[in-house]
Amino acid sequence: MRIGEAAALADVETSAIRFYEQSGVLPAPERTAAGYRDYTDEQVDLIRFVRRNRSLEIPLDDIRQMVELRIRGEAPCGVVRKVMAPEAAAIDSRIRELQELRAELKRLQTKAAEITDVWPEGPCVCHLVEAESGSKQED
Amino acid sequence: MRIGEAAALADVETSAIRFYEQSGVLPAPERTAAGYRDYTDEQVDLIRFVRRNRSLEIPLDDIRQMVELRIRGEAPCGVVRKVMAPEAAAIDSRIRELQELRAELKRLQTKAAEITDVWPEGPCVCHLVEAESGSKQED
DNA sequence: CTTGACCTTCAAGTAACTCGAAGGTTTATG
DNA sequence: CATAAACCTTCGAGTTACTTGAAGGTCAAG
Repeated sequence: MRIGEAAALADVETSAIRFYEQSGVLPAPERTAAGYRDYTDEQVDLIRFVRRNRSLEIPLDDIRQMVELRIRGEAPCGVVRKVMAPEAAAIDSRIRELQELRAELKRLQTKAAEITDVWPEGPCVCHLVEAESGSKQED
Repeated sequence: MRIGEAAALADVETSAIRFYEQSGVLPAPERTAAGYRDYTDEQVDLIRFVRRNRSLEIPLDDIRQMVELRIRGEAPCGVVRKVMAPEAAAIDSRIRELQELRAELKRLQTKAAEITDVWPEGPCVCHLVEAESGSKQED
């Protein structure tokens, strides 16, 4: 199949696929007589594999190593363990971070709603952010 | 105070402060005789304001507008509301995304632990990712 | 008076893509 | 068969939010 279909199946943009290939994360596929990239189902799986890892915010450099090993059929345990553990920790802390942000946002929204309630045209959300930003030295 | 202290207080890197100034998000501070940037406490608050907004993943372009209004003391309600509402939605969906990722990661880690349990030197985490990536057409 | 920590500017690099230009191919339709 | 729309190609540049490095100025301590 051509790149458009592959992209649709793997849920990435065609430009991203070309970028992955160009940066050595994905192997170059066969080409049709006309020079179009021609992907097999397996290769679509590989693209999906990359996309899935990316959605875990694993850097392309790490994914490249995993893809290489996966293609060679070698046991990637070592690399994957080395790569996976720190990534896991990183993602966990990232999530904790974002959860705090969500809590903060919730507070902001609540306050904003209250204020909008009291002064429909009145003093604004910006003061909330200022308050948040100014008052939390111990952040 | 000089940029180093300001950066420490606002919990950002000095290079980021210079970058914010250069890209028009922060106003240029006074300079000492020697040409060093000289920040007041208020300006540190402003830096903290920016950092705080950034930590909510609000783009600098939006922050710039809020900062401008904040400095002029104008009622930023319109802008802030326009900026805040979509940002809030974006952050919410980003968090939902990441929570899914966390769930996925948890599953991966659990499986990885199980496998490592059974074969301490054995087949690896990579197959998990492959399994995850290959089996979820309906993702 | 020199060492080291801090500051300056400017240019270039980074990640992970996206976008646009200029052009070739394939497919559907009249 | 013509031709227009939709798809593909490469290449280079742009994006965001910074960081890093080079080359050099300044200031406090020993």
